[in-house]
Amino acid sequence: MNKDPLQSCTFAATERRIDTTCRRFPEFPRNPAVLVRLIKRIHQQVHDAANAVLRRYGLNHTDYNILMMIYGSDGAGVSPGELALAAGEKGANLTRICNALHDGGLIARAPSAEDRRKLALTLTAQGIALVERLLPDMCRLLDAQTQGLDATQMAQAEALLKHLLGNAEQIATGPMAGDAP
Amino acid sequence: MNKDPLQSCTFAATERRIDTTCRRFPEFPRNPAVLVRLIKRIHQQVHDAANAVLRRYGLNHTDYNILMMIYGSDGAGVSPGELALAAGEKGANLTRICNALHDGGLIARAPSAEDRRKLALTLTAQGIALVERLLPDMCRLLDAQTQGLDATQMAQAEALLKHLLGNAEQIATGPMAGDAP
DNA sequence: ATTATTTAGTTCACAAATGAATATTTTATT
DNA sequence: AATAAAATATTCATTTGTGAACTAAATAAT
Repeated sequence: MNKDPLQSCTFAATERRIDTTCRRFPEFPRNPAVLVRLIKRIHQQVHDAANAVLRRYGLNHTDYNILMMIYGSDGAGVSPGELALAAGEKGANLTRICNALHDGGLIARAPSAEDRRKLALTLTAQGIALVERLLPDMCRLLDAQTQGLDATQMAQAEALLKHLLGNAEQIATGPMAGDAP
Repeated sequence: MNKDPLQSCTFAATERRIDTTCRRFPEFPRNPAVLVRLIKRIHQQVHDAANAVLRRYGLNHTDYNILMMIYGSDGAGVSPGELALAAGEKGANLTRICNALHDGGLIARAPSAEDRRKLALTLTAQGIALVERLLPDMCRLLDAQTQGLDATQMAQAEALLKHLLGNAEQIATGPMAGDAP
């Protein structure tokens, strides 16, 4: 019956550990560390919850993300590369997932007309039907996950997270990205 | 030379797909979906960047998280269960990771005195040395990942993310958590 | 006390994800 | 036009992560 999710979460212990770390190693940046750990924890919980829901439909969260990316692309189909980028998966993993979705009759692969290196992935009728059958459940889940945030907070969160993503992508292509002898 | 990380990110395509989805399936909640996908993308990028840095030290991001949890716990040691919760990993995975860290001479395991079911994990001298050797690099990374956010924004982000985590944890223990016949 | 229930950790079989190497096609360079 | 470079997707070996079944210890219930 805890009505205040702000206080009920299990993050306090982690926060204490970060504070202790700051005392042992003063340069350790508390706030960035807190944000990164929050992101990780939320991601894990969201992933688990989605898996629990989607299992009923024979899918997992990754499958769902891929299907939804295709569902959200008008007509012409999406290439594995675009999907990998959009879904935050590596190419090799995408091949595996798409193999499974294809074997399950949910997606179709066609070689792309303009660029024969690319594939155009589309949903089959069966794929569309499955997506629209599970979407009500997933909508409920998404709403529950963001319950208690008003429009302003939602917009704030979106802006802040986009900033973080921008930073992260800059790092990935920037000077910190490996390669010191 | 893109000075505005807000606009340089590759998220626009995903956002367009979400909008398309909303047109095809009007109940689909745009803002929650955006937030969840942002979280996933950020997590993935953060994870990759950390892995790139930590590889030089023979570790990966998960190992690092575990070591840091122990590093941040005053003295008495942490149990695998606490770590699993704090690090967002499942128990089975923790056993494997701790085996590796133990084999590498970085952590020590001792049966807990009060409760003989529990283990108390501590860092060895070697583990502490490694942590303090890699921390400067990781501090730089954390700062880069949150660059451009002032204290207010950082606090806002923290509050909003804690809210989301609270929601997610409530779902995990709540009515949506599986088990319909 | 004795028996159940819960909690902590591990094991094991399997699923999911990754890095590195490869084949093929496109684009740039000469 | 011929060749070099970059991009797309796949394969394969390995690492990383998970659910379910299991053991042992603590706690609750009878």
